[in-house]
Amino acid sequence: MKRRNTESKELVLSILSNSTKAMSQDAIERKTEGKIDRATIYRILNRFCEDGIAHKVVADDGKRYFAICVKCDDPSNLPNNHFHFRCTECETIECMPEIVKYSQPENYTIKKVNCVLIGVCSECA
Amino acid sequence: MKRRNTESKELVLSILSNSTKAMSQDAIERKTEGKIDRATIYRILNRFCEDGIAHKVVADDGKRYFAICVKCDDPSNLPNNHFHFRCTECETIECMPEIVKYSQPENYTIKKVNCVLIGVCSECA
DNA sequence: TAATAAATGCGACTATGTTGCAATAATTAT
DNA sequence: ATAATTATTGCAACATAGTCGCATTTATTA
Ligand SMILES: [Mn+2]
Ligand SMILES: [Mn+2]
Ligand SMILES: [Zn+2]
Ligand SMILES: [Zn+2]
Repeated sequence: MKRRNTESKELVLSILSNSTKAMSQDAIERKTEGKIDRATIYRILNRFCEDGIAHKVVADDGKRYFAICVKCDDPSNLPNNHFHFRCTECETIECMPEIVKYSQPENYTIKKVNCVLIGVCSECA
Repeated sequence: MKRRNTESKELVLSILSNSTKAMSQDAIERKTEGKIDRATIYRILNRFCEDGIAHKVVADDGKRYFAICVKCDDPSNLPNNHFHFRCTECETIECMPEIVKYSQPENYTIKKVNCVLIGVCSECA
């Protein structure tokens, strides 16, 4: 399945690229002013994740947030291996620079990480 | 609102207490063999969390998992301050002993932690 | 035993996310 | 340039998770 370049894909990509925060489907939909269908946005985002262009965090509100990968391809780190922060004031999610550290539990294989810290961000403080 | 002792509450509590894993509402419902209504189970679980009897983790599947608090009342730790592990083989969530460590980001207040490591557990290895 | 109000069951509802399918459009081959 | 191929889209339907209002039940207290 070779990927194609479409308007929708480019639009979602630019919205995500111009955001300093991770975004949920509905936030993206609002930005597109209804130009793209819900299901299509999800499909585009999931494709971005498959292709390693973006990554996904599930926050403690149960929603999926997507962000462009910056250092995700660093082979020394597992995918998603950095902390995320959810501000309960401005309801945004951001990627934190800090890498999640943990001791490898005996006989466990760890393939992915999904870590969110919740609180109030510096802007809302 | 003083809490009352009811059969349903005791049943959910014993199911949760006898489980070595964190449990979702639907897993608990299966254990009760339909004796308790969906909404009631959620209400009981949420009350447990309010009362500090249990704690809740949101896994990367977007579902809420509940577990009896063991060291949750340790004042040195934020609520939920330990890692959780989701095994993609047996589809279970467990509380890990390890505490999540992170450096306090400048001007951020952190109130809660929701950290899940995903992979294959020792039993499924 | 009666009064009070917490807890329950049921149904309706919201929200998030996925999928099937026919139509559209980007790519590739002719 | 045109036609063939097939990835992508829009739409509707569906699935699942979780919440809420309200009448009824039931634990607690008076
Ligand atoms: Mn991130
Ligand atoms: Mn736990
Ligand atoms: Zn904020
Ligand atoms: Zn397992």
